[in-house]
Amino acid sequence: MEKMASVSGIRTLIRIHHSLILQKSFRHSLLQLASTCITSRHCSGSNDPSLPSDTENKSLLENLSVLGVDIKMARQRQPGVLRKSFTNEICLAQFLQEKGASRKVIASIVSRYPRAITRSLDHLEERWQLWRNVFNTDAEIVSILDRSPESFFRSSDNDDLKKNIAFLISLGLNSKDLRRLLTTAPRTFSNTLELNKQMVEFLEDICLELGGKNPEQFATSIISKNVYLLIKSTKRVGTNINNLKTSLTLSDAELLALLQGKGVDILVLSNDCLKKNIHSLEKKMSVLGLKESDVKNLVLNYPNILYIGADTLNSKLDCLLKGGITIKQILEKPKVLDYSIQNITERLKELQRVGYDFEKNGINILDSSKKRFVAKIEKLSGVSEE
DNA sequence: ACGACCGGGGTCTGCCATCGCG
DNA sequence: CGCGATGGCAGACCCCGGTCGT
Repeated sequence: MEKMASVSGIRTLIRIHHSLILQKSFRHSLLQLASTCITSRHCSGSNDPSLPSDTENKSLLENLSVLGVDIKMARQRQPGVLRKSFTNEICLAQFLQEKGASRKVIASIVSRYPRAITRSLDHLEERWQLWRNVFNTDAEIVSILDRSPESFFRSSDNDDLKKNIAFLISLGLNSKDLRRLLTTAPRTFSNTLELNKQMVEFLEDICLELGGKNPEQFATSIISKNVYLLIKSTKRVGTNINNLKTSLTLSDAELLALLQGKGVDILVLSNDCLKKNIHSLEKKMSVLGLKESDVKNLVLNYPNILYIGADTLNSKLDCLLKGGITIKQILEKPKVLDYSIQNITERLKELQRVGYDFEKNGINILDSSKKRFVAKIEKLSGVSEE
């Protein structure tokens, strides 16, 4: 608190004493900042305004280099920022440092999203506070900025962010949902309110078209089930829904049930990818001698199968079939396809070692946690060895 | 005590294209 | 024209354990 007060005090001071002398003392304290890990109290505005606008700002470059910023990367990403006369890099660095970001993290953030240094302290503080309404600690926010600086800095519109959060809450998303949304898909919060609204309305319309009775609840529920929805385009989601419907000849009711259940996950796949996966699944099933209705039932029971890339799915199926499991068993318990090829391979080997009879015991053993699986194997090998 | 059933949890950015504005 | 803001895209699963019926 006191720190913040003193910072803005110094900003005022700087505005009053905007002189050449300050340039020098600022440079000095910036170097000090680097060596003593930020004790400086200066907010910038200290770069030479008389520079021609088509060349890079030398004093800015020096500041950035002292902060450990990868200038080459910054230049490649947002060259215009390096030509600006007035920037806020010291202010930003200090701000982030106070929030617990390390020097390395700060440098990485600015390197990857240079425009961050154009935000004012007031703006930063307000935006941070808005994010803090969703998170419990500064550390969580720092870790997201480190992961995805763009999500925090790309938009300069705090009012829109405020309205956006209010909008998400108004949908009935609880604080846990919001946290998951912001943690996993931080870009949701730098979307414009308008864009998020569009997606929500789009989902509600889909629900109504399919004969659903509660569009609001539908939208909220599938958004909370798949936090990536809001960072995808309505075009992508819509095309996927249409492709599912036509290629599997689903009725409205079937499609609605699919979307409300496990089917949400596949909506965010790229259009080509989903198309490819559907096609490849159909082909593989036909090679294995199955009917179209089998494919449809398989997808309805286990939509995630379409999330698995064509090559992976084919080798996974082959791996199971080679391991002595029938396609009929797989159709009955498709969840075994959830597990990695490596996992499946290892388990098949273990099961073969203890002489596990899939025909007698089924294949559910493959769909269990590692702990349970190991316990089971131990029991089985204990029995067979004694 | 056991296993089938079922739902939930982690995870996801960095780049490019376009538009409007000064 | 150059820049800031913003939309959109590619990539392409895996694993765990509570609970309930037997």
